[in-house]
Amino acid sequence: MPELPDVENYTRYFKRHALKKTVTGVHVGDKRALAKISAGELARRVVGSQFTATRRHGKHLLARLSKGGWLTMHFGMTGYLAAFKDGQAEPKYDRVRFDFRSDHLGYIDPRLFGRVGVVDDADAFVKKQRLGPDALDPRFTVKEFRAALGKKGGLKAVLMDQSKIAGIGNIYADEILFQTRLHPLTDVGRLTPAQIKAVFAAMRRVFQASIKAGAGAESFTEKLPKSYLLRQREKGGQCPRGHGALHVMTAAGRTTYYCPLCQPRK
DNA sequence: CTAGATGTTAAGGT
DNA sequence: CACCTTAACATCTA
Repeated sequence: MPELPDVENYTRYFKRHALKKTVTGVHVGDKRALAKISAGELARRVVGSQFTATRRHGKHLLARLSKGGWLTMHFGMTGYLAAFKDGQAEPKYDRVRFDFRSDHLGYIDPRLFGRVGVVDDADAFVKKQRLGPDALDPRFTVKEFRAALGKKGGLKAVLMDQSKIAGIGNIYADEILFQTRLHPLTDVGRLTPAQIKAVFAAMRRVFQASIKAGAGAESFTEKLPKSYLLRQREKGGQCPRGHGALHVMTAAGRTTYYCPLCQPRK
């Protein structure tokens, strides 16, 4: 479930299990999980290093290497991290395993849409990936948000455009739209300043609440407030405001759940 | 057996 | 040029 809140929790998990530990080995289970780097080069840059700091930008996790540079991770659709000790079974689909003195951290990704790499400079990496401001960056203002949205396009597609704002994916876009009562295909050019402000506030509120609820963990949505659409985001799901069945449509090429009564198309 | 799934990106169309 | 849609990637599950 790797959108911003999930990756934020993975980052915290990474800190708990890998920060300040020396990497004694790296094992690549599947080369396809590597981003423009060979297994040998990855090992050369990571083995013998300690992870000295972490950083997250949108859906990307970065970890600073004491030997220089940053390890980068993107989790695609099905990636996550799993720590395990010597003697414990290695998780299935462990594509890149980092070994420490007596335990390991696995980068797990069944579908192989995610990537692990190493870059020299974190800021340059963000630029090269053409990522917009991180949705939860405290320095990111409503004014900048309005500018980032631009003048044209369907609201859901724009929210999910990582070059405009980094971190929002299909799932959380639906929640933000539901909470602001906006139809997914609303033209961003038609939003009022008040609506833009509301979307910005909802984005931050939804992300903070989801991180707190344990985003990334198994069925964490049950821990979200009952007013959240995410708890009902499945076939037969009901509008939390009592308007009956949610509708399903395709927007921005992705399956979209919404309540036609709360979110009418104007 | 088939369809669809939290992401990204290339390719083709309007 | 701006925007939209579709396909593709790899694998699992409903």
